[in-house]
Amino acid sequence: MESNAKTEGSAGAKDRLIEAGIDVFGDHSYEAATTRMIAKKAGVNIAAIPYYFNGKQGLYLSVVEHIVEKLQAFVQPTIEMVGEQTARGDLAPAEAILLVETLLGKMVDFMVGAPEAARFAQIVLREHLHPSSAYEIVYDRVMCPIIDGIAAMIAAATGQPLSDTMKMRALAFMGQVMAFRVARETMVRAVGFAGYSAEETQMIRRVILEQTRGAIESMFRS
Amino acid sequence: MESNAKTEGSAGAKDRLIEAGIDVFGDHSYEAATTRMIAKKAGVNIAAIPYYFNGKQGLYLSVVEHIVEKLQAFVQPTIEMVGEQTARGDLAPAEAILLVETLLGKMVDFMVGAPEAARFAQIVLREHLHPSSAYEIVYDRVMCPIIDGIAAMIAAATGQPLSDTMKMRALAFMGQVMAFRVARETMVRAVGFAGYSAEETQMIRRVILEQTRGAIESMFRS
DNA sequence: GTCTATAGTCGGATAGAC
DNA sequence: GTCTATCCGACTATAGAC
Repeated sequence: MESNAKTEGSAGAKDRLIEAGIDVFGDHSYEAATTRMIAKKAGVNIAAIPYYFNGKQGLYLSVVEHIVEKLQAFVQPTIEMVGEQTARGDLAPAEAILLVETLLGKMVDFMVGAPEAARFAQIVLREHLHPSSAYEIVYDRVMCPIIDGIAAMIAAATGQPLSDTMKMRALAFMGQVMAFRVARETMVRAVGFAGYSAEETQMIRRVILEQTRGAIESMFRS
Repeated sequence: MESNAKTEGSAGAKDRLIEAGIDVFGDHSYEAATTRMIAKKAGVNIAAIPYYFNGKQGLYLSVVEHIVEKLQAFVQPTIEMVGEQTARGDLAPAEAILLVETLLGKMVDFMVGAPEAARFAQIVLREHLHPSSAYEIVYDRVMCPIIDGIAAMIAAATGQPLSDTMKMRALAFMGQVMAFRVARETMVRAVGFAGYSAEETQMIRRVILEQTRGAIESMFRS
């Protein structure tokens, strides 16, 4: 909107600050991150932060919003597909299980496989452990839709009603994915992973989907 | 050892600093926590931190060691039982599944149910996301024994060899527990939990153990 | 719009009295 | 062992030149 691209190397001071913010707020906490670090990494003057974002906190909020938009864009199509299938009501268990696997598979691809994963995950996970005012955005636009989507699919797959228990099951399934993000260093040491290459991501994906399928299937066998 | 209990209110400045350190390093990050906050919460002079612990970092290391000792004391008996059963080699699948459930159940009790859980978990989880020199202690004395223990039990339960895949499965199972710690705020919003009462902990425990059992059983059905 | 300079606060650590 | 006083560096934010 208010772009100018005045000199040459400038690709937008605002955007550069947000990109740098993702890294610095991720590597340190909100409190420990300094505007100096961010400005330096962005190649921008410190005074640009109060100027564009009304200070450190404004920048942080913009960073979280930016991340949430990316995450939402990534899962939105699948969530919508799930919503449509659920609305129709004639969802066979086998299809429902496949949809759960699609959704969890996407989560694995993103949280473990995507190169941006580490950068985004640090901030999102911290926002879970220490909710700030930005947590609202994360919950409403990412966590809630995913949990509800998975819970609805589990309900459809097992023929049981959509209850709080289903949401708990959904969170537990998501926890399997989260573990590999949180405990990356543990995986590196325990099984000698180099840091989640394409093959390693594929192995993780297979393990998680197998276990999830087993868990769901056992629910309607009993 | 060098105790004196000089005046009256003093229950050991060192211990008070470690207790306060658990809270303050947990609520903020290592970087964002300040020695002033910790000293104030401990009711001790700031100068006591360099005096007893050689500065902020020394105190942090002592805090992590303290936490690891508590965690280790909590899981050690079960880990040893698992080790003995595995060594004997004549472990029936059903028994192995029960041992996995015992171990995971203990993790739920501690990470979700125990009052100290939140305090400890913040620091341990952060040490996973941002390994510092203290991570070594956490891995060697807590993570590695638990993962190896669960992996050995899954192997015994399914009759498959103990491989890296088994360790990945173990981590995924642990992730289910972790999810409820990390995403506590999400659970509060999504299913209206108040904050993990005894009944809520029990529900979580049931969901996780059911799903884990289902996942393991599906492994030797195929 | 982008910079320098600086104000005002707070960080960890130390010196030295008691 | 415990305190006060203090050093020195780093923090965010602002004022004002360009």
